[in-house]
Parts: sequence; structure tokens; C-alpha cells
Amino acid sequence: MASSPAAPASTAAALTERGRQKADRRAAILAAAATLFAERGYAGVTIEDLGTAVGVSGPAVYRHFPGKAAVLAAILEGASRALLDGAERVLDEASEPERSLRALIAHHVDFALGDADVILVQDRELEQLDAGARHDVRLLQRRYVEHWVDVLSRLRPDRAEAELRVRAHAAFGLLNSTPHSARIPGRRPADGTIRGILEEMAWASLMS
Amino acid sequence: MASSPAAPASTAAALTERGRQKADRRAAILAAAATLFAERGYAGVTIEDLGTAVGVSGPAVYRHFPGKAAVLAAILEGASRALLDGAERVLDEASEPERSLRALIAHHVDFALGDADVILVQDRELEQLDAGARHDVRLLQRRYVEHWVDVLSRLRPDRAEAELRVRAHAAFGLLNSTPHSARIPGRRPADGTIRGILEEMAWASLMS
DNA sequence: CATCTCGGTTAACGCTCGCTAACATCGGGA
DNA sequence: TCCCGATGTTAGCGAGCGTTAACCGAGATG
Repeated sequence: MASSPAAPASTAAALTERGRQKADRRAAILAAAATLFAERGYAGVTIEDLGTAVGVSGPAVYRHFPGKAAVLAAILEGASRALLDGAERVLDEASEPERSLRALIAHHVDFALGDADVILVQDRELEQLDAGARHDVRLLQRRYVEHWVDVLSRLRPDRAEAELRVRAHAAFGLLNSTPHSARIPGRRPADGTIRGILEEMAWASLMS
Repeated sequence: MASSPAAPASTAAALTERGRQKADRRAAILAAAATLFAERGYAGVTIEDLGTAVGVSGPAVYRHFPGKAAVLAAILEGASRALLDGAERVLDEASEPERSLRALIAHHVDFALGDADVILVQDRELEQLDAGARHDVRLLQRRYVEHWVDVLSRLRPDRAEAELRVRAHAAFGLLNSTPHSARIPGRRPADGTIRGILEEMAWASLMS
């Protein structure tokens, strides 16, 4: 799950100059890949495209990832982990369920509006992963959903967990709608306005 | 937009035996393609797969569609048209805006639960279309959204159309959530139950 | 200072897949 | 009945693309 050959354990960060450059390149490839995958789909992007997007060309990408699928896997695992970590951080700070739900919603909106490309790829390209990576991502997603279900079941103990799970998924669809529709032309309201609308709608739908 | 060489105009339906067989084949290919595209993505399905799925093999598909892209285009245009036609039919029957909105929601849920594969493909593979077909589909989608916005603006004349458009898109994301999450294992409630939950959530979110 | 590692280059292989060609078969109108 | 057009079949081309091979220069290391 970590790096390959006996990584310098804890002091991994302050390595040499080359070490940081490599990390930067890797991050740049991931960022460019998210944008390109969102625009053209995983299959519509070539390894050469990924290289060109970060200023190297072609097979240099293989110095950072073992293959094209690994790039997608890194994006999806990163997204799932970021979403999950954020949710757990947010839940540590608020114990009252109403506050917790509002915080969960706000955090999800932040992510959806901030990393729209990643959300799009996450929604669309999960199936392209090999069984192992797909399973890992699904596990992270499941844990994320369960946090939502936990909070919801404290707010509405009368409702079955199965219903709350359907409601959580529906809320994700609602909150992720902007990355999907943003590609359609037409003027949209400012991000701040959209954020308010989505938070209000998500709350109302979940508590209805 | 219709058939090629001087089609027998109005009496097109009651043609010969061969005519009906051809129509059946075409419909079978479209249905199989929707399922396969939903499972593996447009790029993950070969023309050979499409043929095999309906009992013919490989290039026989070209007797019914000029190419792979045309199959996708037919699915997406069919879906957009069905959604739009249904909405217009529904709006003809109810003039009161509250009833209209409830009917629009119910109709959309019907479609999402009944043609989950098509909804999934519609959400994911629009970009794979060539510019012309994509434009056509976008036009149909736009008209569909505008029907929702019209009804919403009669219910909430205080709100800007831009906001209502964001709300409509968010509601679509909510209503289309089940086709997306259905692939995740785990027991789900029965369709009837899900329908009720989604309708309630959509209404609450739009009117909040 | 010699050497080794590593991130980069270009060339090329091989597979997949959309699509076309050439040919067979058969239903249906004159 | 006879022929034409439509719907299949199999063989094969050609392009695109993921990946590997072979080589190179420079920064870290002893």
C-alpha cells in the first residue's frame, strides 16, 4: 500500500532535492490527469497526453506510475480518502447530530465545488479499475456513507438504516450535480450562491 | 433524420415481415448496448460485443447503424426525447403548478428506475458523441430543464431563474442517484419504497 | 573523482478494435 | 418463377495506443 523499496520511514519528507522534484511531478501528473479524464473520459486520454500535459513526453510517466490504470487508481483512492478523512475530522469537532450533519454537508459541498474534476472522474470511471483497486475504493466509500448514516440515524431514529442509506446516496447525487452540469454552457451563479443553494436543498431533502 | 431511400411514408409500420424483423433487431441492439455501455462504459464495449449480445456476430451491426458512435447517439437521443415527451405529456394534463411539479417528479422517477442503464449512459457518455449529435442531445435536455424551471418559477416567483436552474439540476442528480449506486452491492429497499423516498426528497429540496 | 541511480529521451513492438471487402443466402415483388 | 436487394457471414486492413527496450545526462554517494 505504501512506497516500494524500504522508504526512509518517517523522515520521508525532507529528502534530497530530487526527491521533492519527483513528488511535484507525480502531483502534477495526477492533477493534469484528473482534468483530462474529466474532459474526455479515461479511455479518451493517452499516456502521451498525460506526459505532454506536464511538460515531459510519453513514457516518462512510467517513472512515476506503473501504468495508466495506476494513475486512475491514485486519483480515485486519493479522492475517497480525502472525503473520508475530512468527514472524520469534521465529526470529531461536533458531537451534536444536527451540527454534525450541517458540517458533513458543508464539507462535501466544499469538496464538490473545489475538486469538480475529481468528483466527476470518481462518479464515472470507477468501473475502469481492476478488481483490487475498485474494492479498496468501495471500502473507503462505504465507510464515508456509514458516517452519514450514523449521523442521520441519530437525527431520525425512527427510520430504517436502509432508507437512510438511500437518502445519503441521493444527497450525494444532489451535491455532486454541479460538477456534472457545469460543463453545459449557460451562465451559472457564483460559487458562493451555489454553495448556499446546495446546502439548503441537501438539508431539506435529508430531513423531509 | 428518418430512413434513407424514399420510405413508404405513413404506412411504415405495417411493412413486410422483414421490415419488422429489422426493427426488432435494431431495438434489440439498442437495448443490449445500453446495458453493456452501463456496465463497462462506451469504450469498454466492442462492436463484436454488441453483435454477440443479440445473436449475430460482429459487422452485422453495420447493417443497422453506420458505426459504433451512432449506436450511442441513438440511445442518448432516444432517452432525451422520451424524457422530454413524457414531461410535455404530463404537463398537458395538469395546469396547477403544484400538481405539475409532483407529476414531473413522478415521471422522472419512473424513468430513472425503469431505464436505469439508459440514465447511467446518459450521465456518463455524453462527451463521447461527435459535436453534432452532442448538440442535438443538449438541445433536448435544455428544453426538458426549461419545463422544470417554468413550473418552479410559477411556484416560487421570488426566485431568480438561474437559481431555479441550479435547483432543477440538483434534483436530477438526486433522482438519478439510484442507477449510480445500484451497482454497489448491499441490499436495497424495494423499488416502490425507493420511489416514495426519492419523490419526497426531491419535493422537499426544490421547495425548501 | 569514479560510480551508480534515476528520471528523461526516442524507437519500436504487438495487440485491440473499428471498419471495409468479398461473398453467401433468402425473402418478396414483377 | 426469377431476379434483386437486404441481411448475414468470414477475412483482413490500418490506425491508435499501452507498454517495453535501449540509451543518455546529471545529481547524489563513497
